[in-house]
Amino acid sequence: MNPSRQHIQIAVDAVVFGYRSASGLSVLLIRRRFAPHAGAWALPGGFVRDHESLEEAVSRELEEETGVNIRYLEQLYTFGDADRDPRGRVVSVTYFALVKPENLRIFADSDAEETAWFDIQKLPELAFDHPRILKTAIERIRNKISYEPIGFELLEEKFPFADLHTLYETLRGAPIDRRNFKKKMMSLQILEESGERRKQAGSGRPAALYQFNKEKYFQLKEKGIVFEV
Amino acid sequence: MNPSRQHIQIAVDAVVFGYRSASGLSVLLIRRRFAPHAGAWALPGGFVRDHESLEEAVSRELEEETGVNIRYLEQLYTFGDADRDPRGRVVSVTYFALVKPENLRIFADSDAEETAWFDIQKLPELAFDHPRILKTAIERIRNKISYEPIGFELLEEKFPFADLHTLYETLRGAPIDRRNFKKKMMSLQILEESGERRKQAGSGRPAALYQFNKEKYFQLKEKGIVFEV
DNA sequence: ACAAAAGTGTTCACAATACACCCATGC
DNA sequence: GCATGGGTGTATTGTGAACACTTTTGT
Repeated sequence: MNPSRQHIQIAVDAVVFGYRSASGLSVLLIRRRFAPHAGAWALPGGFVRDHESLEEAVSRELEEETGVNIRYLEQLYTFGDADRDPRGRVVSVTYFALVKPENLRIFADSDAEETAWFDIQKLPELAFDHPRILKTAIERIRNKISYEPIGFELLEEKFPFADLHTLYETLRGAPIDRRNFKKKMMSLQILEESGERRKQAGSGRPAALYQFNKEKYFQLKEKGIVFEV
Repeated sequence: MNPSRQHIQIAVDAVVFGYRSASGLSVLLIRRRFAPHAGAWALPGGFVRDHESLEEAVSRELEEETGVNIRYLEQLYTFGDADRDPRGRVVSVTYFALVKPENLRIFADSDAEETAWFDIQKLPELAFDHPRILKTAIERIRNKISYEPIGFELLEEKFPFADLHTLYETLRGAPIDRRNFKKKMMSLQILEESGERRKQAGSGRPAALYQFNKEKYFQLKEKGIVFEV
C-alpha cells in the first residue's frame, strides 16, 4: 500500500498524577479554549511535530499548557479508533506522569483557558475519549504500586512515614495495617531516616522524616523487585 | 498548531508468539520483498488505513502477510522516534499476539518473500528497530506469565501437564519443581482433566490430557488474579 | 528387564496477618 | 490534662521451597 494516501494525525495526551496527603490523588486537567469541546475539561496534550519524538512532544505540551515539571514519564497506551476525534482521524499516544508536590504549581496558557488539579474521586466531565484514557491510567497506577515503589515519585523529598502509608491506602482503596506496612517497607531497605522531624503539623507527636535511598531502589529494581503490600 | 502540517505515517507491527514443547517459543517473521531492507527479516506489519482501527489493521496485515489465525492480541508499545524508518517519519503501534499450535500454518504473500517461525534463542538479524520491539515483547511475555495464565493461549486445546510445565520453564529460563508447580496450578482450579490420555509419545507412561476451564479462569481474572510461579 | 516419562506427599522456613498499648507534642 | 497523631512487638497462620521414589508404558 502507498502510505502517502494516509490522512491520520498523531497526538500525545498525558495523565499527570499528583498527590498530597491532605487532598488525595489528583489529576491535572485543562479547560479547552478552542473547538472541539471548547470549555470542556480535557487531558493536556496536542499534536506531535514532525521532528520531535513522542516523549519530546508530551514534555513540550505539558510545559506549554501547564508549566509542570515532570520527573517521571512512561507510555500508557495508544488509542486509535477511527471516530475518537471529531476533527478527523487522530491516533493518540498517551503518557502517564507523576509529579512531586513541590512541582504542583501550574498555570494556564493560550490553548488552555484554565488548569486545575482534580481529586480522582471528583472528576468533571471530560472531552473526547478522555474518560477512557483516565480509567486506563488509574488502573495502571493501581497496579504499578503493587510491584514498584512509585511513592518515590509522588512524595516530597523528605516525608513522614504516614504520608507513604496514606498514599498506599488511597491507591489500594483499602486500609493497610500500619505496623505491617512499615515492617515490609523497612525490610526492603529503600528508605532511610533523614534525622529531621516534621515541624509543621497541628498537634500530636512530631514525625520522623524519611527519604528514599535511590541507589538501593534501583539495585532492587534490577534484580526484579517483588513487592506486594 | 495546525495539524494539517504534520507528515507522520502510522503503522502497526506484530510480534506473534507460537509454542511447541519440542521446538520452544518461536516468533513469526517475514522476509521483506521490497525496499527498504529488501531481503531482510522483519516483523509482520504495515501502514494503517484511514478508516480502520489499529486492531483491524494488525489483524488485516497478519492475515494478508502470513495467514495465521490470531486468538489473542494485545497492544505492546508505540515506537515513535523520528529516525526509526528511512522512508520518513513513521510511528509504529506494536502488538503482541499468541497463537495455538493448531494455527501455526503460515504462507507468504506479495509483500513477504518468505514467512517463518524462529526460535527466540536463534533469531536472525532484523530490519528497522525491530530488535528493540522484539526485546520489549519478550520482556512482556516473560512478565505476563507470572501473573496471568497465558499458557491458555499458547497450548493446544488438550495438553499433557508436562507441556504447561515446559512452557513455564522456557519462559522463566529456569527449572521449576514439577510437584510444586502442579500443586500451585491445580490449586487455582482453572485446569480440568479431559479424561483422555496421550496416544502418541515414544515410550513412557501415557500422560493425562488437561484443558483450561475458561469460566473459572475469567472469574479469577475479575477478582484480580495473583499467580507467582 | 530396562529405559523413559508420568505421577505423587511431607517437612521446613519464611512471610503475611492480626492485633493493642505507650509516647511526644499542641492547646 | 486531654486530644491528636506517631511509634512499636509478638503470636499465629499460610505459602513457597526443597526433596526421591513408584507407576505405567514401549522396546
